[in-house]
Parts: sequence; C-alpha cells; structure tokens
Amino acid sequence: MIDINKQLRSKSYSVPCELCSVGSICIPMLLKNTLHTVLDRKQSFLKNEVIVKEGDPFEKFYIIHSGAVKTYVTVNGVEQINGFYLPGDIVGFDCIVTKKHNNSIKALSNTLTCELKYNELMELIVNNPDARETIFNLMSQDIINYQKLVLSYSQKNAEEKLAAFVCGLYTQYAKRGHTSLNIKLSMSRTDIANYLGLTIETVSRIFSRMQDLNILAVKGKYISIKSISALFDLAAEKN
Amino acid sequence: MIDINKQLRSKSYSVPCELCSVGSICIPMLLKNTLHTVLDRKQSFLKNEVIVKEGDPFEKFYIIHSGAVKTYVTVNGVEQINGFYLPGDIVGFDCIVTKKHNNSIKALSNTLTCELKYNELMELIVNNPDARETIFNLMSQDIINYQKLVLSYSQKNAEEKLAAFVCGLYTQYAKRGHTSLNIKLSMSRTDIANYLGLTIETVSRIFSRMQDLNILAVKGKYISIKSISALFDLAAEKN
DNA sequence: CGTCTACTTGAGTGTGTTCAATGGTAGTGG
DNA sequence: CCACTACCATTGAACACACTCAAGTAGACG
Repeated sequence: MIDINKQLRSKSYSVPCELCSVGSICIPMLLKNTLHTVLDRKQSFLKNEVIVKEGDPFEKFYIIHSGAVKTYVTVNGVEQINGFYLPGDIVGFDCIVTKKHNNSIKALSNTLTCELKYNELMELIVNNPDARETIFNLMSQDIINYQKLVLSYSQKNAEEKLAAFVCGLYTQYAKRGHTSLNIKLSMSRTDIANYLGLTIETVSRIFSRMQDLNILAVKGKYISIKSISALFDLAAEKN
Repeated sequence: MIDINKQLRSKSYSVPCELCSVGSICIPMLLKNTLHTVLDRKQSFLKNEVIVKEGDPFEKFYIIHSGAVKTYVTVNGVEQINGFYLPGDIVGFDCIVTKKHNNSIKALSNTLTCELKYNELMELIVNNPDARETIFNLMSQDIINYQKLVLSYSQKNAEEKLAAFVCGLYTQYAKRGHTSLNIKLSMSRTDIANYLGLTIETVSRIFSRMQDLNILAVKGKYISIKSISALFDLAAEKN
C-alpha cells in the first residue's frame, strides 16, 4: 500500500499560469469564466502512475503544471521513450488525427496536470481567434521541436546528444522562469539512455567525463552546471 | 544556360487530386469555386531549383503535385537535410508560429507544386469546419510522423534505418496509389546519408549487402524491391 | 573521347556497445 | 538504528559497427 501523503511530500517545480504553454488562452478565458467547461485544473498523479495507456481514446490534452511525465510506446514488450514533458509543456497534439493516444504517459514524479478537453476546445476555437491562434502556434512549435530533435539525433555523437539533452532541460526550465544551474533529473539513467538511443553505460561514462572536465557536477539525480558555455559548446552541431 | 525543355522532359510520378494531402479541402472548395483565392495550382520548378530559402517570409504551404523536394537547414555552411517530400505531401506547418521558413526547400527533380496561401487559408477555416478539421489532421499527422522518425533514429542501426527509409518511400507512393515495387530515388546517396545520419559509404555498402541478400536490386537511382516482407522485417524495431 | 561528378569497394581506426564486476542508495523489516 | 534486499549507477575490458581515408569504377555531359 502506497503512502500517498508521504509521496506527495516531495517538492517539485511548478509553472505559474502566465508561463504555461496555454497561458494566453487559459488566463483570458478564465477571466471571462468560460474556461471551466474546457479545463480541469490540477489533477494529481503519483510517481510511476500511468496517466494514459497507448491506445486509450483521446479526450484531453495534458498540460504539466508541476512534476514531469514521459511518453513512450511499447514494442515487443520493450519501452521506447518518445519524450519528457516538464511544467508548462502540453501533451497530445499527435492524437487529434488518430482520436486515440499513440503513446502511454507515465508520471516520473508526483505530478499535477491541467487537462484541456478536446471536444470543448474545438468548439471554443470556432468563435475565439486568440484560442485558435494559440493552438496553431503550439502545434507548429511542436513540429519545430521535433524537426530539431531529428537533426539532433542524426548529426550528433553520444557526448553531443547528452550535452544537448541537459541544455534542453536547462532551457526548458529557464523559459518557464527557473534559471537555476542546479537541475534535478526526474528520469533515470535508463530512461535518458533509452530516449537518446544510447546505453546506460555510455550515459554514465559521459556524465563522469563531463564532471572530470568541470562542465557538470553530477550526484545521482542532481546535476549542477559548472560551465554553461562549455555545455552549450559541446551540444552545438558539428561544423 | 539550362535547357528547360530538355530538363522538363524527364517524367515523374504525379498525384491525382483525390489522393493529395489536401484533397478533402481542395476538391469540394474547387467545386464551389472559392478555392482560387487560396490555391495556386501547378507551379513548376526545375531540378535543383531553390523554391524557398531558410529565413524567407512564410506566405504559402507547398503541396507536391509531382516530382520531389528536400528541406534542409544550413549550419556552418553544411547542409542538414530535414526531410524529403513526395507527391501528395505538404510542406510548411512548422512556419505558422515563426511566420518565416525554418528550412530551405529545393527541388530534387523537375517539380510541380500546388501552393496554399496561408492568410487566405486561415480566413477560410473560420467558417469552414471541413477545412479546419483537415488542417488539424494534417498537422497532427505531421507530428506523428516526426515522433516515429525520432524513434527510428534513436533505436535503429544503419541497416535498419536504410531499410526503414526505403519502406517509407514505398509506403508513401502506395498511399498515393502507386504500388510499384520499382522506385526511382529522386535524391542522391549523399542526401540519403545526410538525412539518415550515416556516411555515403555506409549507405552504398548496405545497398550492396541488401542486393547480395536478394532483398533489393539496386542500379544507380533505380531500386527494385525483391522481397517486400524481408525489407519490412529489416526495417522493424529491435525486439 | 575526355572530364567531372557520383557511386562503389577496400583497409584500418575509433566510438559506443556488450558483457561483467563492483559500488551506492532507497526502501523494508527486525 | 542497523542489516538486508533490490534496484540503479559506475567502471573496466574486449568487441563490433560505422567512420575515415584512399583508390577505383560507372555514368552524365559537353
């Protein structure tokens, strides 16, 4: 039996509404008091809880308020991680066309989500140009992020991939207002390796090497960026 | 001086309107005779012609009618290919949020495009639920394709990547009604290698190996699939 | 027919993997 | 509080796949 109170005690970053992905549609709508039909605020999930199973019918977009989730597919019983989502991120644009979830979603830590009901949202955007523009922009940005990720995968070696991964985490938190050089990894080394297409040993070795080079200090799930410029240099594309 | 007539002589697949990505909005609109404000039909480009330069202002989506294009970014003078687009494909959803082109677009062979004006399209979808749904579905599908590509990159070895690439070409043509096992590669080995994150030598060697295994017959730009099932097996995710 | 470019093939090297052993840490129960 | 267990992470040694460098071949075009 899991002790819910104990699990929820661990603190994690949360994103204020102004810095959330859907902020620009969420806040004005909220003021007009019409969003309650569209948005379920602050649903909570425990660490390791499966929020959505691959194949489930698609009903809502999930916006991460605090905590973190991973999305993954299972092929021949093996998990293949598609992405990590941090506070302010929104999950589910791939589901519009399929009407079902293409990936499972699992909480990496205790997580609060705000959930946008798809059908109600689609009705909303008919008469709301701001909401419509926001959704198009979010989807378009999603596509850009994937394009960059594909390039990242196809052009980078292991060290560059991992550096880019850490830079991405830093940038993601920075965008949402947390500019600390100390980052807590919500995911395991196994998850990172899986996501980056490396082995856990390689991830471990590269973290050690970066520590030797005084770029990072690594202690379990906690990493501290010692030289942000060197880290970004490592992550950059090959010339 | 390029001999236009000669260049245009080479034949290539074209997609009938019913099988085009935007068919469901294009055809009915065309019947109601309102699409002429949105769609420029059959613009032609020569092989190697740059259709769009990275950074150009975003005005139109490009739908490939016949021929093929590649999209790429240039980093430190080096081209990094983002994707290949074949008849029926649509290019440009990443540009909605940036309002400019994030990638250059270049014709790989003589190419005809139908071009959808963005501003006019956005006005159209306000009052046209079918068009709106089509655009959302296309963008959502784009995201799914990128998700699969990312998995493909992170989980596959060189042989599996190339097999998946050829399967992708076959599937793409099949979806548009061309089920031939003979495929003409519009792109060079260099382009394929760049796109898959491999070297040209590795691509060449793997094509040779697949030929030895009687999976493909390779002759320059022409490949003939000898065993579609073996090819799909090779392309499959690792177990 | 010669030139230029694209592709293929070979030999040696290196990065990241595999296999294996060890070291840490968190959770559980005495 | 400490011991025990289980899981996760680190490190080492040997191997393999893909890369680099280099030479040779085929095809396109003037």
